[in-house]
Amino acid sequence: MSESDRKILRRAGKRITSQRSLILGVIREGGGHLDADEIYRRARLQAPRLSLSTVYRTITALKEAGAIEELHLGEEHHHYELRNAKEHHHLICQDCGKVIEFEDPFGEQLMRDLDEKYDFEIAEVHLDVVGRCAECRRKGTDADTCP
Amino acid sequence: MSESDRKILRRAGKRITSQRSLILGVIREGGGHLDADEIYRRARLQAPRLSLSTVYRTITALKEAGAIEELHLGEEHHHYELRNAKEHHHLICQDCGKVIEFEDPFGEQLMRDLDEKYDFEIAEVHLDVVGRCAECRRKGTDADTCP
DNA sequence: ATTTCTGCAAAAGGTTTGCAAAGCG
DNA sequence: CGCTTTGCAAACCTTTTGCAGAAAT
Repeated sequence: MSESDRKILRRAGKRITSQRSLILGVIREGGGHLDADEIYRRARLQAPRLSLSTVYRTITALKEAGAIEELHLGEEHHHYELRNAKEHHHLICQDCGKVIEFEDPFGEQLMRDLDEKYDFEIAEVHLDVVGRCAECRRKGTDADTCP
Repeated sequence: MSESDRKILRRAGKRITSQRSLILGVIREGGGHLDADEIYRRARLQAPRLSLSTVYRTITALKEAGAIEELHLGEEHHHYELRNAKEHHHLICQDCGKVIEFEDPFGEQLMRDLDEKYDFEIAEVHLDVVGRCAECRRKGTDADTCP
């Protein structure tokens, strides 16, 4: 766990434990697209006695500390990603499940528009685009014809 | 249940039942921001013997038929809205929970951009903006100062 | 030493499923 | 009539919680 990670936890009044280091590391390695159970499974390779409730409690702690962010990408479980890189959004392939990140091309413009039109103060923008990635597009065109 | 509603179900090979009419009606009246349990509660006012599993199964059927869409607005449960009006997105007030719909100002442009850059074929765009609505903005400025 | 955190097991949601009876086409 | 759908209850899965012991500050 890096020094900056430590600071984040400490600032939030959380203690630094081996489990938290481990879990944060797994989330970092996971590229941001793991759900709780997958985090659990990977972390347990290094700490077999780790419990799933600790994973959940750690996720909560990390969210509170502002270290990670909870995503609601697909239809199912929640996924978690490190919250530090610049704001970005997600392209989700509906065939293979791959997630591509892209930066927001319209953020500024959008904020101005919405503020002007609705007098709405923007805190977060979640832009998720579902479709077919280049690869799957090439592979199967059948998805188009069979609803 | 309107004739077009019937068509939607029939085209998907689903039968028309009183429960489905009722539930679709509730979802329509609900303005699109009810979760399964709230749909259940409202529908039961008119059909007390209705079961919750029927609500879930009907939601599944309606989704398959393309009549409704599942939203993942807040952090919690799923919400359902009729899927017919033109594509729109959501402004969600983090203070009062109000949901404002707005139309997509950048859809065309975005699709062109993403296609060009990632060779990604877009099916759906989910744009959810979280922030503070005009009303709450006026009421409390405290939310800014107390993290 | 004090307070927080962990592991375990049990509980608590929300959602799904098996089955016999009822209902649609 | 044949096949789908319903209601009920039980099962399922993910997430949360209570508690005693372990670990961090």
